[in-house]
Amino acid sequence: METTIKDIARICGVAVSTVSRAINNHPDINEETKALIMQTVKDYHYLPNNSARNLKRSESNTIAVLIKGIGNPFFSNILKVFEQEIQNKKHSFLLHRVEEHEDEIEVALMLEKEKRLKGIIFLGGYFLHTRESLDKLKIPYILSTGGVSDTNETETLSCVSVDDYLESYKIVDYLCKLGHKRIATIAAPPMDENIGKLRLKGYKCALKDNGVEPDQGLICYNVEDTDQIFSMEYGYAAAKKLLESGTDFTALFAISDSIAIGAAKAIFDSGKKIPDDYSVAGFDGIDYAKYYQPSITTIRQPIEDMAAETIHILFDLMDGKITGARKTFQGELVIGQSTRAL
Amino acid sequence: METTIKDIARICGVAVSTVSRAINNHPDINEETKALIMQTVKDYHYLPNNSARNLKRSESNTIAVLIKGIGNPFFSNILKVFEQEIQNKKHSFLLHRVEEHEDEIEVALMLEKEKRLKGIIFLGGYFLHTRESLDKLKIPYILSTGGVSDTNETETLSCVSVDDYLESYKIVDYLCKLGHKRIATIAAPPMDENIGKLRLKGYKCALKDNGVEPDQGLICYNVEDTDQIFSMEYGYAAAKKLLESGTDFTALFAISDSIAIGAAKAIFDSGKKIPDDYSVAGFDGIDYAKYYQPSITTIRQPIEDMAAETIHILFDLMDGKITGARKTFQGELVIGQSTRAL
DNA sequence: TTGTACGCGTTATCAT
DNA sequence: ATGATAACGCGTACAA
Repeated sequence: METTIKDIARICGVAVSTVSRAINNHPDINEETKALIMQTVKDYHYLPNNSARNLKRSESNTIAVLIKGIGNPFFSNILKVFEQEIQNKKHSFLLHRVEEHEDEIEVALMLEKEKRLKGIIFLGGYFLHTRESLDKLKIPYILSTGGVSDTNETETLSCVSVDDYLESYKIVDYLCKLGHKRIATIAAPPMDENIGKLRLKGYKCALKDNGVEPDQGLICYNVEDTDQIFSMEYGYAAAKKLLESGTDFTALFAISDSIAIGAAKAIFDSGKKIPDDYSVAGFDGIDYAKYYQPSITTIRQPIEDMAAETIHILFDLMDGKITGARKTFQGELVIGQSTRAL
Repeated sequence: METTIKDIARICGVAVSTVSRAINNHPDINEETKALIMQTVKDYHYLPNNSARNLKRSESNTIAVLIKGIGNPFFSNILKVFEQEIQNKKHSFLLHRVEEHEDEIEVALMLEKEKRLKGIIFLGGYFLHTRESLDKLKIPYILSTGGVSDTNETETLSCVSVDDYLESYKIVDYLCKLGHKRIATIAAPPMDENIGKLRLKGYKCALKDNGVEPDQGLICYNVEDTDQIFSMEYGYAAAKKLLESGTDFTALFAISDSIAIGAAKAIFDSGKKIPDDYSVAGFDGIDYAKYYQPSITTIRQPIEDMAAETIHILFDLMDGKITGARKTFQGELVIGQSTRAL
């Protein structure tokens, strides 16, 4: 049998309410009795039952992270920070994977009811939801590192991210300035209405602004295996197809580092060199891009800062200090060895 | 206000106990009333309150994963499987990071009490605990992919892993058979009494069996930044030091793929080539090793199978079907482009 | 300052 | 087959 609040009360010769007051830092309690109680709590290794607390409070102190694409290594560092920060704030951290085809709002609603969540963080996914759908969520939530498309430009939607369009523009513009005209891209499938779309838009605009008309033949994507977007496998397959098509190009912009690495491998396997034959650029700034040979030119997202800010905003939301916040971080163009001037 | 079991009872004109029976698949209940209730449950989107359930049952259906070294990409795929399997079995998944310096058993005991866990999975860490310490844990637990050192050869300790010693031996033996005599290794710091030690032992034995006496000067490790073992950074720093020391070697065995990739980058940065100047081998079989240029020769751990088996055993433990199980998987020597015959 | 008593939502026991 | 009710551990309004 586990120690309960009653045991502590009995041992100390006080009422349960007094023990409750002690462990919850209530003001009106005698310092001496409180000290006695706390000592007893320590001695007996007493820990309040979380379920009972949650039941009584009719809300838990659990924060759930709903993640689409858990395999993405870009997320693992983010999760690390989330977990750390949430733990620091004495809250519980619940990780829940959302299937690619599932509706994250539906899943969130389920969890909210079932677990009496205090807050939700959405990670990954497309997040195209109507205001009506979003309003069903009664608890604070925030969208982390998910590009928000124009369709849900609602003011109360909180999110933290880089400007996917702008950063994408930045790196493609860099490729253009290096003298590249035939720049291919490995993009997300057309059904992607979110990050993939924004990064593709940045690519197109950068080309236009540099006097190059986007060529549909240079925009690559796979239609199969769409649950593995942002993977090396995806990049490998797309690049291989591109190379075999014989299409002429001198540079390649992949919408993620993992895709870039997969594409690079395909290029090597075809007997070509980087950056001699093709320049390759990615997006995200994961460690593997830095240690790749050659290191991959990319846009580094300040994920630690972004994750910390996400938590910060979420707690402000939960504390009722704010009703919504949107924070955009600046990405950093990291020039690696995978790109060269023509 | 959320819908409760009372609401459903009132709406259906039955008692709460009947509703409870319906939603918990109890046998003695009329099919018609059950159908009516289940329909109402659906209509009102009713979900039982988890806290109340856990309180009543005095145990939750939560399985916690305690992980040391959450940044390790090798773990992210494992977590994915864990999360998936646990979700399939209608249980909750709680991820808890353990600091490098923390005692995982202490943390587990805390969580067990606080969350009334049903089971625990330990991932990473060294896991050198006495029987006495382990016996404090009253709930089923299992050690996943953690090499178990000789010190806790207790029969009831469940674990799933590859034989770190044997697999390590296997790949170093392969290097020897390629004709390498001067084989360096990037190992864990000496305080590591677990996986790092076992893999080092395999390295030494393989050398001896091939007529090569292990040379202390070829065993590299860092003493700073020990919370970043198994990282590319760790490998880069160690390899750099080795190269700058001028020590002669022709092959390098890193005890993880990430370390190998970091080391490879250091070799490239020093102007040398792989495998022309140095052969490089890793351990784990992560995707990044496969897509690296050159692809890294490694030991692939069948992590999906291992993770699935971990869950399987854990559920058997929880169901009382078994009292302990140890399963060792076979690793696969994956020959990449990073090694060559002398 | 401290104690008493109720209720949070659920499951299980005992009647009926 | 169904209903009434106690109990799970805790927090709190109210009383003392």
